[in-house]
Amino acid sequence: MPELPEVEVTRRVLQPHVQGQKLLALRMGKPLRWPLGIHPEELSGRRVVAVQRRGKYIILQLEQGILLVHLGMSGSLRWVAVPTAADRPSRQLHDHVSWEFEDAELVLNDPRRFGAVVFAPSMSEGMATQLLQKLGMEPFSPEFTPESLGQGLARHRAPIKQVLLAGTVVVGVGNIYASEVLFRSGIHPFLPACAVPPAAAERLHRHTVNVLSQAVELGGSTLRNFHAPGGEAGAFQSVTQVYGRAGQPCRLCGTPILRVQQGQRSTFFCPGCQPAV
DNA sequence: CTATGGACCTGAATGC
DNA sequence: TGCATTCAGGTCCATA
Repeated sequence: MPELPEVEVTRRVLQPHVQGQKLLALRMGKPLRWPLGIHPEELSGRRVVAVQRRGKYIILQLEQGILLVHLGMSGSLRWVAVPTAADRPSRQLHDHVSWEFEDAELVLNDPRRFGAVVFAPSMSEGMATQLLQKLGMEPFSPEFTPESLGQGLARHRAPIKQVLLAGTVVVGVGNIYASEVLFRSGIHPFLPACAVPPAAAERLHRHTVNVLSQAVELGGSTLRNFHAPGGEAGAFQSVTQVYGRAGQPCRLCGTPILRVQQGQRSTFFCPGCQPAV
């Protein structure tokens, strides 16, 4: 599920609640992606000083150390106020991690358990380094330009769709937004990344930023599991041009939208608006 | 180095 | 109704 917009929406909603709060307890249930040697008792008492994001990771910056939280395919974070100790928040199926604060609780719910929580002494130590340093450019950062995108694409012969998904050039574009961005850029998903001409790379850059921004403003996409920490669903899924629209007419040219497989993932595109090279 | 397929896990939807 | 198959927002890892 969560691609960059969903993670960013989660971060924005969470930040004012969590920042400055003292962590009283961290509870971990069923193992997630990695059975990490987090020692919850060592973290209690530390305050959260910031809530950041890198790619699809939410970063809870503690007074000492950081926690990386990844939502995997089906994860979401829930912020639950706890009025009194007696009135405990209701547990739900697939709640696997919880952070208890003074008057509220943060809960990670993740049915498929592809998500992860990782502790590291800092951004550049331990497992966090390994996970973060291989990530591509942040799409909302100044380093992401038509030129730097073009240079990144030049290193890959794989189809542009798969290169976008891989996150080694630019992060945050997942399966929904990759199809949407390519449609808006008029680029065929099978075109080798290194064969994207400069003019197309410029459109790709512009629409990557535009689509992701619009999705953040709409609260992300809710296909099934995703909700912001307060329970709000996203609305981007109702404005997709191609994703999930196989067989339906293109909103621009009327050609039926195609669905194909690329690297075990579905890709949606309009053969009329995204002609083969 | 890049590219590719399998693995991880659960639930919902579809088909016979 | 029951059971098997397919699909779903990600990304790590082993293998070419």
